[in-house]
Amino acid sequence: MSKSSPYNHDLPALLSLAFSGIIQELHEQLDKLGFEDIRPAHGFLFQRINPDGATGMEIVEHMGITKQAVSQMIDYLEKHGYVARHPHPQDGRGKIVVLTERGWALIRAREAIYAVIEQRWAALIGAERLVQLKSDLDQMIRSTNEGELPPRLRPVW
Amino acid sequence: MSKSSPYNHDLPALLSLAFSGIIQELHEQLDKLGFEDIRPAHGFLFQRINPDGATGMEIVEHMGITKQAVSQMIDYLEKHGYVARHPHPQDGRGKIVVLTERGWALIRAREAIYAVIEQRWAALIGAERLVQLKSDLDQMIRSTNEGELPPRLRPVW
DNA sequence: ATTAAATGGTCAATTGAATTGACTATAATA
DNA sequence: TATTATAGTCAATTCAATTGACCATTTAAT
Repeated sequence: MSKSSPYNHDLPALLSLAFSGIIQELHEQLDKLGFEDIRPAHGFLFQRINPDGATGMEIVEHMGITKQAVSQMIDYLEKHGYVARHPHPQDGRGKIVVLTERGWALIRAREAIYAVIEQRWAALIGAERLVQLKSDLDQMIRSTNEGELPPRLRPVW
Repeated sequence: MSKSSPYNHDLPALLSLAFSGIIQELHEQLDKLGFEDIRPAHGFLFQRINPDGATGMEIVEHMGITKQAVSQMIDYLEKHGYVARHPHPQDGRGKIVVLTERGWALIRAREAIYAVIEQRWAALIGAERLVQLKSDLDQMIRSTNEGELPPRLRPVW
């Protein structure tokens, strides 16, 4: 029995490594494309405001952090030109956070990078197995969440 | 076509959700068993010192954080009774961090909880598919890492 | 052997992304 | 109208990480 590491890689570790590996590759590529000011956590926010924008509270629900933290993150992304705050058309208290052109450029870059990664995986384990993998993960996530995909992506934990 | 969410769940999101779901369930259960003082990040440290202990620098390599951060984390875990620092038998500079009895109790609890989760997944998608899933993840991780499993678990990212 | 460089570890101060708490303005409800 | 709830921001704090400085010991070079 060959052991490639002095410690076990159980299922959680495999999931964590797979995820971290993708994120790391994503941000290496983004850095090269001039998006060095984007951190992994920002991805969760972008995922929510893409494509139609979202209010702060919608982002809060999605990310599972406080509204103050979300507000600060929006400050940062606005200052760096990725998003803009618009007044909410229906609710005078609210604002909608939308992507700027630079924000859209980031989204397109990310999608392209993800596509490359997925293609490499498909070539590696087979397109069919990749579909199966996604389906299995989907099922497993739902099973711990009353049959639904969680409405929020908890950032890491 | 039914869309269960207003936004896409791509592969990275699925991996993240699956991992986060497990970690969340793990710590809910650990809390119930009286391990409320343990945070998810500690798991990476425990994984490395189990079963034979490890030096600080070995933990550093495993976790991908600074030695100062590791030292502080060991301080915390030592203060809470999970680990102990012993002098290193060969190297007068070094120390080995080993599990205390409480540390072992935690390890056992974690393994039991993971086993339950894996069994539920096996029941859900089939034991065969679960094996395949792990094998696929293993392969994908190696493919981005020169054919090796990463020597370190980067804590989240 | 002796010196020089590298390594393992800790102490101290700082950073930075999160938190809690307090507040304003608008909306929904009684 | 008066009251309560909601969306968002400002301010201060927390806490796990960081950088920087240092000591002790081991390894390498001379």
